[in-house]
Amino acid sequence: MMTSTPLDLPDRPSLKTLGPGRPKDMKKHAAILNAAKRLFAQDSFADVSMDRIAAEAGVSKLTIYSHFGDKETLFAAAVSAQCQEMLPDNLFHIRQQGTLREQLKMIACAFFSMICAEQTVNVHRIMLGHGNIDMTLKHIFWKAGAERTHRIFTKFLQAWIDTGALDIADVDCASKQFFTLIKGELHMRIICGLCNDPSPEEVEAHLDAAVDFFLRAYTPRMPAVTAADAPR
Amino acid sequence: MMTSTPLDLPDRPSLKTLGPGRPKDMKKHAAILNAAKRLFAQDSFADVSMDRIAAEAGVSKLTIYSHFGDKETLFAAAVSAQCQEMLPDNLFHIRQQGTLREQLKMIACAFFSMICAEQTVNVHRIMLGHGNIDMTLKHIFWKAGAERTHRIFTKFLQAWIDTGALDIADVDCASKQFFTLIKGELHMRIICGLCNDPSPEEVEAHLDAAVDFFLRAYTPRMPAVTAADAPR
DNA sequence: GTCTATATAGCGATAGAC
DNA sequence: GTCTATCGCTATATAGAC
Repeated sequence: MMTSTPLDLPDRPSLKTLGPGRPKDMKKHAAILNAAKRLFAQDSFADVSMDRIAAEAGVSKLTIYSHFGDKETLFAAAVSAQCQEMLPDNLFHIRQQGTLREQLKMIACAFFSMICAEQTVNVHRIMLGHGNIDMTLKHIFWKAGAERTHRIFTKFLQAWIDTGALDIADVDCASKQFFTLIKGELHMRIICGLCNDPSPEEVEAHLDAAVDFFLRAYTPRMPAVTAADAPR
Repeated sequence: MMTSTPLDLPDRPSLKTLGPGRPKDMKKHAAILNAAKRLFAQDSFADVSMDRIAAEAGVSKLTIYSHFGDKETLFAAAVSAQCQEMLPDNLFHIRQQGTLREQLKMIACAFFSMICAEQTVNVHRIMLGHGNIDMTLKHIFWKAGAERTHRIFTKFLQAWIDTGALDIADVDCASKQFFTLIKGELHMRIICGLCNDPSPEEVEAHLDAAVDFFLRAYTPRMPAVTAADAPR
């Protein structure tokens, strides 16, 4: 089941209007996709019926089949769309001022609130849960999330290493460790559904501890630079 | 669905033989439970039919209903049994000799191979995926895994702190950070199914990096003790 | 292209013989 | 207590009218 879905991504409805016959209603296309995104995120693949999606989208079931072919294709399109929305491009376009610690804290906050957002948690559940998710989808998920974040953050770290404020031999490794720490046990509990709504104080303490930990490990033993050396 | 399953845990088949009538065949009971464990771990709740379990266990479907009542109860019993087997009690009964770094490395290795074992990964998938898993099961999972590990490790850390070899203010926090690091991005990729079989070299490098990181952060700036001060 | 109505199949759970 | 055979339900996917 669901192992050889030909995934046309990203979904390009506009191309279909070039085919013969009456053009399809793109509002209905979007309505179906949105309904599918909501429902598949909420429940699992098996627990969402095409009837529910049709009712949610306000169209008939056959319209869905006309637009998407079958259930697995619709699922792939919906999950893929969710992945694209998962990480806003400007996650790291924060104001680059303040000390290293302050900047790390800001990144930590932005990243943590992003991965705890309901739709992000749901995408995680889809990827982690079983059911034979198409490998293509998993790679889309990974590239959209972890890989992109990691790529940007390594540049950030390298800039600080160049100033001497950080003593890191393996930047890739340190980047992964940072985000691993930011997620931490708290994110695991949230993903598990064991902690639906952590208090702001708990989150604050968790993030501070992670940033502290990171800095303790990677700050030179004899600090040679001050915050004034920050890369602009 | 599956929210109010009365979970009788741990499963005590022996008690049922005390009831009136012919005693149930405990070999069949075990066969059913084993089949359910295997299949539910492999596929998701919805994708496993009672017919498959019956065929796998070599009994008829009604025998399953006779023993377990319904599908959800069987699922709960199977997952609960998996959780109990997840963490061997002697995970930390390692030879307490060697330097702090060597001991941490041994713990890291044991923990990592445990959480990467196939059945542990499958239990994670069950817990993290959606589908309305009974809260009772999630708590069993958490207590059997993270909580037990954490409790033991904090004692280990405290012993080293007392010798002065570690400079840790918040032991609970440090313990969580340690296991978070040991899991790391690699475990996430494994859980996701993006990395089914990491090379020993990759695992080795990952664990070494995690232990190094931990020690860099929590070793006193002016190391005042030697390995000879190790708690016995 | 979109709708209502339906074909086909598989599921969980049960009835009745032994 | 265990089996074979079956009920009742719901799902995906399709046929034919408009």
